Amino acid sequence: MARPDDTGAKPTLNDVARAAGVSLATVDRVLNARAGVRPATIARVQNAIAELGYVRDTAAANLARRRLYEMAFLLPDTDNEFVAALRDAVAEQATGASVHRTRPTVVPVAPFDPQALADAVDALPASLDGVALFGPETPAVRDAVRRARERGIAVVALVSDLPSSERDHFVGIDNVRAGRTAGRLMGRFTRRSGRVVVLTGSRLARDHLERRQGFDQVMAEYPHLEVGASIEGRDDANRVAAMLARVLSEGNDVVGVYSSAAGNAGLIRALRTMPHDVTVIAHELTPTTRAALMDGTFDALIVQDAGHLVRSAIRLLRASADGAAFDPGQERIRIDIHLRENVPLSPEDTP
Amino acid sequence: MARPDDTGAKPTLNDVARAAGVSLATVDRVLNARAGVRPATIARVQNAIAELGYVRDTAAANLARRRLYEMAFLLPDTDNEFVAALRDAVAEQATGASVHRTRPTVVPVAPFDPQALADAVDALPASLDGVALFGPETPAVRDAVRRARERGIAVVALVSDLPSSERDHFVGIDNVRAGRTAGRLMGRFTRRSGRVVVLTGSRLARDHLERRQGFDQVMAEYPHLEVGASIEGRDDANRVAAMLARVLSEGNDVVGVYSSAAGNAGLIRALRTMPHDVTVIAHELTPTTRAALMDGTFDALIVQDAGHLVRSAIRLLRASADGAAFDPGQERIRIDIHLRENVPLSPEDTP
DNA sequence: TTGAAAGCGCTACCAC
DNA sequence: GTGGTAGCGCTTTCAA
Repeated sequence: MARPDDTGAKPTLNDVARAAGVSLATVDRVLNARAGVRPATIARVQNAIAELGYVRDTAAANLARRRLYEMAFLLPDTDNEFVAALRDAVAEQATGASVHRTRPTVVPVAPFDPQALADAVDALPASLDGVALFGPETPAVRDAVRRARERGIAVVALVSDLPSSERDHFVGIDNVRAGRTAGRLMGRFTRRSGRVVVLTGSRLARDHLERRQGFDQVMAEYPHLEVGASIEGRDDANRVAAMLARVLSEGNDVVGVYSSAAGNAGLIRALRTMPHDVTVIAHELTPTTRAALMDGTFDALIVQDAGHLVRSAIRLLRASADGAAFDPGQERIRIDIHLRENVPLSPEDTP
Repeated sequence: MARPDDTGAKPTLNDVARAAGVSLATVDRVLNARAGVRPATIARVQNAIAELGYVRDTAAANLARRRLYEMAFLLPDTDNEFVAALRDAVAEQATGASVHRTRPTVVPVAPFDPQALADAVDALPASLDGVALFGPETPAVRDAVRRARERGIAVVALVSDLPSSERDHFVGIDNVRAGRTAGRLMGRFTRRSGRVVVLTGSRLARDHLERRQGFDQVMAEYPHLEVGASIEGRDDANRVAAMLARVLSEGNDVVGVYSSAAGNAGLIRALRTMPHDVTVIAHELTPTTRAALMDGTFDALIVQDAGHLVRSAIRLLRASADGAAFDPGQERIRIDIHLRENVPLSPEDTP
């Protein structure tokens, strides 16, 4: 739909005011949906806006308003390295807050505790522009999300979706596809037949379940590989090491390990005691997984870039707060595959 | 280094003027390095700027200046699908030019013709803020780049670096590592021993040479695979199909094909006549390669995201024009590996 | 060589 | 309900 005035100078609020035969102040009122304007006037102004193809200059508006976008990242309070990478990415974006007029802060929330998450959401000040949530969805969380949005706070789900909540966006990967990707690499990388061990964090976490599901879909195409029940490591390195040692000692036929969660330090420890021909696929790029990839302990990493996640969340929260559009192509989080050959050289997490 | 006034309101030009005991206009003069200010005054102002930790509000400056960033993308005038994806990405960014105050345009340049590229650079109007170049580096190009920068035009090299030119940035991937990545996938995906065929575009293109070099480094680790001389397809599907048909007919021992350039349509045609157990690794995500990946003709794609390349080039050109900082983590172009399982679902190039 | 003042496009306050 | 008007932080005439 070509506007009649694509010809050059884009229309300003002044143009709209003139066209509608009202004052600047009135145009501003209808533009910002403020009360106290007669319906007839509203219509006149909206007509003019449509006619002229007016689009508001956010930079000028933010300048006049001295606007500062305040947003909170509710992240589980664990020592999980991936979460640490998210925290670092938030901190990095907070630097130069004045430049972007955006101040993101991290709010730690008790991990694996939906009620704590819901409470944290309710405790958010209404002055906040947006919030990014990383946690499991329960009815309590869903209701808290609804209340937050009613208070005018934009909400995005981070890493793990809240599908039945009315969040504005989901920022993260499709975990079924991530699991499928891991499965494909496992199927093509392994040469011998035998057992494949799957490590998960918690059977309750939606993202872990989805990864397992996708992994199994693809593994079904490789009859030479037999996948056992998930080992629930709870992201705890010691627990992972102990449970895995037991499984590995049960026989010499383990040819692959799919580590779909955290706790990789324990996995690495257990593998040191093994003959080295086990194909290992893990998730996320952290100092631990990166070192394991580089020294050949791990064969591939399935990664969602923490910096990208955080930047995308911020852009989407800002767009939601402004009621503005966004670039879907830019906000699509990719499922990255990292081999030793293509892992980023100096990532944020190894300074 | 913590500034004394991290405490809240960031200093404005007015604060600087007051601190230096001069007028706003004078501060503006030294800030923008305009002539006609006494050295002593300059020093006073710069002191005040440093003291206060002043950082200019680009948004306000652009508003006052009614600034529009104009930038050109000099792209080879071919029907290469990857270049088409770049063109599309530029067009997409041009939409909403008024919102970003940035208008990128594509300037087609005769392909494989360094002199044409150099001439195109020289023909750029000095009013331009920046230019992104995709092409081979020769002395003529290098000199043209220098002249452009002397005329105040920021320059980034796109996809293929211009290492000995004084370009402001390189936006693209490390092609040696990209080749290594392809090599690793080839080595781990193939099961039988035999020959591996390498398809290249031109032996002159720096990026293709580097890919081949990286590929060979890794292939040396796989003694069961024997790599022959590159087939120079010149990105021409018919030529590729013909040359490849000849090679494939020479024996039944071809187990892999590494297509390091364009012309994949020809490769696909040639493969249709073959028994299907050839591992194929190609570059870039286009409608052709995507279809081949999805139907199993190709096994993996090594990709640099066109949207990311273009957005990054624009951000860097804008930063160079403003003399502003940028986020290195955001501008690092990743070497993406796409399998059928993790290829983006609805990319820009298949609408 | 320096300063005063009028804007850029928009918001917000205060009158009428 | 509606309109004037003084800014937001910066740039840019035009005078002095």
